[in-house]
Amino acid sequence: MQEKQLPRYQQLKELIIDKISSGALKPLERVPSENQLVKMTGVSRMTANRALRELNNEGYLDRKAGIGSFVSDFKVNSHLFEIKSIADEVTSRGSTYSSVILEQSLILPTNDLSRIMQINGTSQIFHIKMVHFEDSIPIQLEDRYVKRGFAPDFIKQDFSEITPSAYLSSISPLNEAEQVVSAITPSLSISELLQMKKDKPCLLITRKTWVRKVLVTYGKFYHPGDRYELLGNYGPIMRKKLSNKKHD
Amino acid sequence: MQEKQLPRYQQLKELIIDKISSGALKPLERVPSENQLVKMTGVSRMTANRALRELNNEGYLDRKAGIGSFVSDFKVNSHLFEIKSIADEVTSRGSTYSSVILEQSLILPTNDLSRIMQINGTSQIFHIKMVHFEDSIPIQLEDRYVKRGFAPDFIKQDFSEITPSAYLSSISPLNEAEQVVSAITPSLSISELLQMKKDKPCLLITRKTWVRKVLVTYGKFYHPGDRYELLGNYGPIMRKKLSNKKHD
DNA sequence: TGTATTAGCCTGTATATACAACTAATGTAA
DNA sequence: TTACATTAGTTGTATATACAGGCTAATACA
Repeated sequence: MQEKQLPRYQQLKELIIDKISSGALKPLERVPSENQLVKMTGVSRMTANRALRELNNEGYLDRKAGIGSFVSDFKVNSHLFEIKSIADEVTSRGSTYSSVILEQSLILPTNDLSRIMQINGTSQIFHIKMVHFEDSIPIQLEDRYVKRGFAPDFIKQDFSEITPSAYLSSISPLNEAEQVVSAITPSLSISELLQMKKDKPCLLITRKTWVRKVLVTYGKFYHPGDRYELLGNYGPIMRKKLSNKKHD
Repeated sequence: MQEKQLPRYQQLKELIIDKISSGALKPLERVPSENQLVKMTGVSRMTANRALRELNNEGYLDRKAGIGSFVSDFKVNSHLFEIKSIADEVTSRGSTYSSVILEQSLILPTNDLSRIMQINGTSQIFHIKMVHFEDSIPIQLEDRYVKRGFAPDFIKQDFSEITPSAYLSSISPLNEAEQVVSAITPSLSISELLQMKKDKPCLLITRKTWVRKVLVTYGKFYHPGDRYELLGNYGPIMRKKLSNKKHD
C-alpha cells in the first residue's frame, strides 16, 4: 500500500495528531515551535508553518503569536463536533446539574453488542447507565458501553463528579463520531426513569465515537421530547477563541 | 471601523466568496487561476494559492491540478452542512421519490413569523407546504417560508420537479444554517398527512438558513419517528464524500 | 532597587523561485 | 488516419528569505 508517500506537511500533521491521540501530547501541552520542527525534521519553516496552521484551523491546536502552539483543550471543546458534556450544557444555561448512577460495571457483551463494537465476544467491556438532571428534572438517560482497553480505569471513576463524556475526552480527543437521531416511544422503564408522562415521545441519540480509527464507545442517549432539543449550527462563523489561559 | 486591514489572502478569499454569494460566479463556473489572480491583483502566486486552497478546504471551490478551480456545485452538496435534498436522499437509497404539494402561496406573515424572519409585517412572504414520499410512503412534511426578495420566482416553480431545498440552493449557496431537532407528538392533521398511527412520535427539525448574513428561509420538517433517522458524521475523513450509509 | 531597553523567541504574513504532476490541445511522423 | 511527442497552462508542493508584531526574560541603566 501507500505507494505514494504523503507530502511532508501532511506527514508532519499526522505525526502530531498521532502524538495527541496516543496521549504523548496532552491537552494544553506545548507542541514544538515552527523553528524547532525545522531543526528536528529538516523541513523549511514554511512547511512547518503550514502543518501547524492547518492543525490550528482543524481545531487540534491553539496558536498564539509570541507565545507558541498548544494542544487544544478537548475537555472544554471536543474539537470536531459540538458534543458538549451534558453537565457543561446544563450549567452554561445557569441551571444546576446533578446525576444518579444506575449501573457501573464490567460485563460480557451480548452478540449484538460485540458486533457493533467490533470486539471478541469474550472480551469484557464497561457499561454505565445513569440519569442526568437539570434542576432536579431528568433530561437524559445515558446508556453507554466503553471498550476496556481505551479506558482501563473507567470502573473506578466517580461519574457523579465528572461525566463519562468528559472523562473519555480527557483521555484522548475523539477524532470521529457518528450520531443517529430519531424519535421513539420510550419503553416503560425508560419513561419512568425520565419521569415522563405516558405516550410522550423521546429523542434518542445513538452515538459511536472513534479514536485513531478504533471504535471506543457506543451509547444511547434518551431525552424527554418536551424537555430537550438538539441544536446544530453550520457555518463559517463559529470558530471560538479560547480565553487567556495559563500554559505550562 | 476596520482599523486593521485584513491580510491580502483573506481579502482575496472574501472577494471570491462575495462573487459567489452575489451570483456573479455561479456553480461549476471557472474561477480565475492562481496566475491570473497574480496579474489581476499584484499578489504573489503563493498568496493567491493560499486563498484558493483555503476556499477549496472550506468547500467553496473544487480544484483540479491541470484543469483549474471551479465554484462548487452547491445543488448537489450544500457545502458547509450535509443538508441534502430529500429527493436525492431517497433516490440515493435506491427508492423512488414523489411528492404532493398542499399549498404554494404568497402570504402576509403572522406576528410571530415576521419576528422570526426579521421582516416587516406588511411584506409578503412565500409559503410552501408539501409532503415528500419514499416509495409512496410519506417521510417528510415540509412547511417552509421563504423571503420574497431572495427568490422572486418561487411561486412559479414546479416543486414536484425540483424540491424547494434544491431550488433555493441553486439560486445561491447557503452560507449558514441553524437547526433544532426535537421529538414531538404530532397534531392530528400532521399525523394524518404523514399517515402515522395515533400517538406515534414525530421527529421535528426546525431550520433557518442565511445567505450573506440575511435570513432567507425558515421551515419546519416533520418526520415519522419510525421511518426517519437523522444521521450525522463528524470527523476529518468525510470531506466530499456523500454519506450513503447503511443502517444495520 | 526600580525602570527602561534590548535581545530573543514565537506566530503571521508576503514574496520569489523552483520543480513535479496532471491535462488539454497541438504538432508531427508513421 | 493514427499514434506519439511536444507544449502550454493548471494545481501541488517545497524552499529560502524577509519583515511585522506579540510576548518574555535578561540586561543595562539611572
